[in-house]
Parts: sequence; C-alpha cells; structure tokens
Amino acid sequence: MASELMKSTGAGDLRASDAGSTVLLAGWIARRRDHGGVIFLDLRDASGIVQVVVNPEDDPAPEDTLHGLRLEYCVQVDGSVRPRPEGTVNDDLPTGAVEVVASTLTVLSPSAPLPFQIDERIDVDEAKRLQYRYLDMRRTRMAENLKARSRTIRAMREVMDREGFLEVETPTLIASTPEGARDMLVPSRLRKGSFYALPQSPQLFKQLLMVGGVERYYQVARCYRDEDFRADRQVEFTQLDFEGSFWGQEDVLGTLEKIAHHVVKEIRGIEIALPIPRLTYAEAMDRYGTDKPDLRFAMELVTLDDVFIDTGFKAFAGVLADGGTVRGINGGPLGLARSGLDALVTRAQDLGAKGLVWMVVEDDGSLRSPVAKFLSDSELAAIVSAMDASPGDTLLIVADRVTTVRSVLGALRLDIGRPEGNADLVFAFIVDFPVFDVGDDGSLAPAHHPFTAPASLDALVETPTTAVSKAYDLVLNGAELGSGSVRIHDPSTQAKVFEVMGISDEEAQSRFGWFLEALRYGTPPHAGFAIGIDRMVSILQDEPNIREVMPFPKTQTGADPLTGSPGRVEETQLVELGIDIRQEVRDEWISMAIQEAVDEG
RNA sequence: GGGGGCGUGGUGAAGUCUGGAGUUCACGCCGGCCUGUCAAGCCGGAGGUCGCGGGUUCAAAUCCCGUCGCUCCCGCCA
Repeated sequence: MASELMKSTGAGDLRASDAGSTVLLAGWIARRRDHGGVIFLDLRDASGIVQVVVNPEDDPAPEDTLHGLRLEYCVQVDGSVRPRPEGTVNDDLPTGAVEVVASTLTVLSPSAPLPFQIDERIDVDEAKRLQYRYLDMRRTRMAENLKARSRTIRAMREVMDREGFLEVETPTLIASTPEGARDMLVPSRLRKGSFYALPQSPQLFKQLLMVGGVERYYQVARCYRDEDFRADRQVEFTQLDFEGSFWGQEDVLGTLEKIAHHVVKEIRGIEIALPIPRLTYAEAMDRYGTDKPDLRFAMELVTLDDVFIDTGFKAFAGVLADGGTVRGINGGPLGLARSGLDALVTRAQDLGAKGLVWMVVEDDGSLRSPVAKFLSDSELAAIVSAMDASPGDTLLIVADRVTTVRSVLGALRLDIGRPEGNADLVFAFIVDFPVFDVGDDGSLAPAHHPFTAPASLDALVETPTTAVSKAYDLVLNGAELGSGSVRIHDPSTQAKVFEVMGISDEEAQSRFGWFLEALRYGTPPHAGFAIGIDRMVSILQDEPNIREVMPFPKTQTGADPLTGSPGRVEETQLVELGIDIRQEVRDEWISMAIQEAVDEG
C-alpha cells in the first residue's frame, strides 16, 4: 500500500509564485491570533513559517476544535495559497506575500502546556532548555545552529572528497593508552576486570591506515576526554580527523586552507583571504602572550627591558635583576576613570601578577601614572616611543617572570581588545611548537603525543628545552580549532624520542608495542590534523559556548538533564561485568537517595 | 581540588545591598468578547514553601552558616 501523503510542501518555501496552488501542509502552531470570526495561525515546520487563515464558516474543522487550537499543536492543513490582501503583506516573513486558506484542518497531535515559550526573545534557563531539548530545538536559534553544523560537516566532506580522501571509520572501543587526558572506560563482560577505552582521538588507528596504504584518510570522529568541562569543552566532542601519506606540514596546512575557505564560504557566504597567516609558537608567545592569539586586533606585547635597564624604580629593577622582564601593551584610547584603571590592576592581580602599572598619555605627551614620579624623563620618553603611544592612549605594564607577564598581558589584551575594522573571522596557523613545555621550575613535560616528529633529532637530544617539533595548530579568533603534526614514521627515531621523553623501552612496548610493530613494515612519511567541529561551528554562529551547536550536550558536571545520564545500574549488571562497588560508594548512593527523597518531599 | 556569578507563580525579570504582609512588570495558562491579525486586541480569573536545610531576629526572598543545581574561570585538557 502506498504511504499516505501527509504534506506536499514546506511552509517556509511558499512564495508569491505559488499563489493559486493547492497545498497540504503539516507542522506546529507557532502563534495563533483568534479573532472569533477568523483565526490566523503561524504554521511552522522545518522550512520556516507561513500564515494560515482559518475561516470557521468554511468548516475546515468543528468550531470547538478551531477555537481550541493551542501553541505547538501539531496540525495538518489542506488549503490554497493566495496573495495576501492589500495592506496585509508581512515584510518580516520570507513567506509574507502569501497566506494559505485552510479548507481542512486536522490536529495530528495536541500539545500539553509548554514548560517554556518557544520564543526567541526570552533567554530561558539553560538547564530547562537541556531538559526539554526537543522543544528548544523548535526555536530558531537551535534549529539554525543544527543546520549550520550539518552544512559545515557537509562542506568539510566536499573538500575531502574532492581531494581524494577515503572516509574510514575507526573503532570507538579501544585499548586504553592514557596520553595526558583521562580515558573514558567501558567494562568488558566477556573479559571481566578488563576495560575498553573510548578514543581521545583516532590517532594511532589513522597512522595504522597510513601503514595500510590508505594514503588519504578522513573521518568525522566522535572523541572523548574525561576532563573538566568548559564553555568550549565537553567530554564528548566531534572532530574532522584527517591524515595523508607522503605528506609534510605544507600539505596539511594547504588542505586546512581549502577546508577553512570552503566552510566559511558555505556558512558565512564570504571568502577568507589565503594564505592563512603563520606565526611560530615563539612569535605568538612573544607578541600576544599566548599560543592561540586573537588576531582580529593588534595590541601586541612590547618588551621594555632595555628602557628600564638602569631604572631607579625599585619594583622594575628588582624584577630585572631576578631575570624577569618588563613588558606592556598599548590599550589605545580606553578613556577609563580611576576606578576603571584600578579594576584593571585588580584583574591583573587576579591573573597572577604582583601588580600592574598603568599610564595615560596626556595631550602634551606626558605620562600620567602613579609611578611616573619614580621614572626619569628619558625613561618616560622611551616608553612613549617604544609603545608607539599617542595622546589619550592607556598603557599597561607588567613586570614579573616572563611566563607570568605573558599570561597576564595576554589575558588583559583579550579583556580590552576589540576587533579592528571589519575583522570578523581571522584564522592563523601556529607552527614550530616546542617539544617540551618548560615549567617555571625548569621541569620538562611533553607538549604533544610522543608520535610527533621533532624538527631535528639532534636538536632534541642536545637542547631539549628549546627543541621544536613539526607540530602546528589552527587558530580562529583566539580559539584553538585543532592540532596536527608530522608523525614519526621510522622506528629508530621513535625509540629515540621515547628515550628523550623518559619512556622506557619496556613501557613503550607495553603501551604501544602493537603500534611500534606496525611502524617496522615500510611506513610512509605521513602527517595529519584534527579540527574541532563543535568549536568551529560555535564561532561561525557567534555562539558563546559549544553546547549551543550540539544537539544534546551535557552540563558542566557531566549530566544530561533530559535522560538523566549518567545513572546507576542494577546490581545484576555489575555482577555480570565483574565490577564490585566499594562500600563507601554504596553508602554515598544511599545518602544521595535519601537527599533526593527529602528534596522531593 | 579552588575562586566568582546565578537560583523569586509555567517563562523572563525587578525586589535582596539598607529585614517589616508574596509586592510589581511582561509573556504564557484558564474563561468570555471579537472577521484582517501577524509579539493581535479588550474584559475577567487562576497560579509561588522566594532551590533545600539550619541559624540570628518580635519579624527573613532579604542577614549568617551549610547544602544542592546551573554557569564562567584556575587547576586539568600530552
């Protein structure tokens, strides 16, 4: 039997040229204006909104049904499209030139009173939105974000297909190889006491694909990292992961430029300038105080060590004598009152600085500042010159260890900086990342996974603290969109890198033995990248956090208010998995159950 | 693990600093009127243990302590 036709066209697709045609619509009542003798319904479906005119005397449905229509009822309308009468055209609606006169109206499914209004103008509490996400996504904001997400992924696939990449799915139940972030673990029933891990990335599998001769791989990959949440971090997230054989850094960055260009064109309808500018890690840290600089504005950090080399100002002299540095940013014409300047000082202290020196350039070129009296005329003049300061500019100066100065000024820069001109989306590549992050105490911590190729093996061995690797990031508007690297493809280099990183042969064999074995069979040179899709879409959509572009995200404590996950499970399930919950955890469950019972009365 | 913000009828907000009757505004909901509205309009109505617990006080949405939830940030995220 043929399926029953439930709708013939999208409500939002109707235009003046459709006038005269008969249509079958189905959707939800977004708004109703019941005048008694005539009822106007704004019918919304996935395509948009159109006005339906219901005349009770046409008998499209029983009178009490028509006047009983409520918001978000799911209805079907059989009717004819006609131009709106003179003077009633609604220019705010794409369909505003026409309306549909209902000949038959059927309630497919009534709606209970709503927990919140499907209304763009109200910022409903997000916990409530997540609990009723299926209603939230009827709102334009979520509906548009889901569409943008889909179009972004489609645009990415278009580039990958065009470039000859093979889409390959890698497993999501894998061996745990803890590499920094905590793994999400899944117990095995067949092997009690053993656990799978959910992948933090398909890293080692995609490298196996290169060994396997795939040459060009990509995947829209769900990844998991069991760390704390942020506005741009969820435990579960999605990446465009890709890798190429006989590839080096230039091939990867070139592909990223194609992806960025195509995605922005599809989502924003604009063409970004290529090539994407590049900064080395060292340059980025030096000029912007961060490895993910927001390049929509300049406001670069200026080093003032030379200016204060013989200063009589004890605070600066002391810092310089201890091997610290004095640097500043020209905040431009901030026009702050004393209270605003004091707030910046407090902010700097919250960020870890011992203090913040502010200076305002007066009309005559002199500097107004609490510390001006401690500085010589030549020092003041040198500051103005070094910071390219003009009358009205506010200068912010921090003296401390270099790591502190960078992080504080980098953060202040983001606080006060505003996009210049029509800078909207500004991408950047950060290249030449160090192999190790050097702590203030001189300790070394690997900055990347141990499969990242060093720029020079000799340099890595001889001067590990300054050695760089063939690792690179893609940054957009101050957010890290993703990371990649050229990988190590030869076992002897891999062994050396493990050694430098302090990973013993035994440890390497036990954790990655299966992978190291694979490297022995003619592994091609290869390189790749992973783009955080959630972050990219959230920025393209001007959203403040990635939850807004995820259909069913979790809250900051890892819970889903809709389904109640994570939840406790039956004892029988635990027994089957060979999992024994400690008594102190059980006690906690009991006290939480009591608390919940109390909360519910 | 730590720091900040928020929690008030179904929704959003004001009230909290400076204690004095659950007060106010908008939307929604229920009933009535209404044939050109489009955030329809007009009339009437219902609806709240001010997240929860404890304390101070003659008196607590308001002050104090604790706790839960949401959120932003630090740590963490090779």
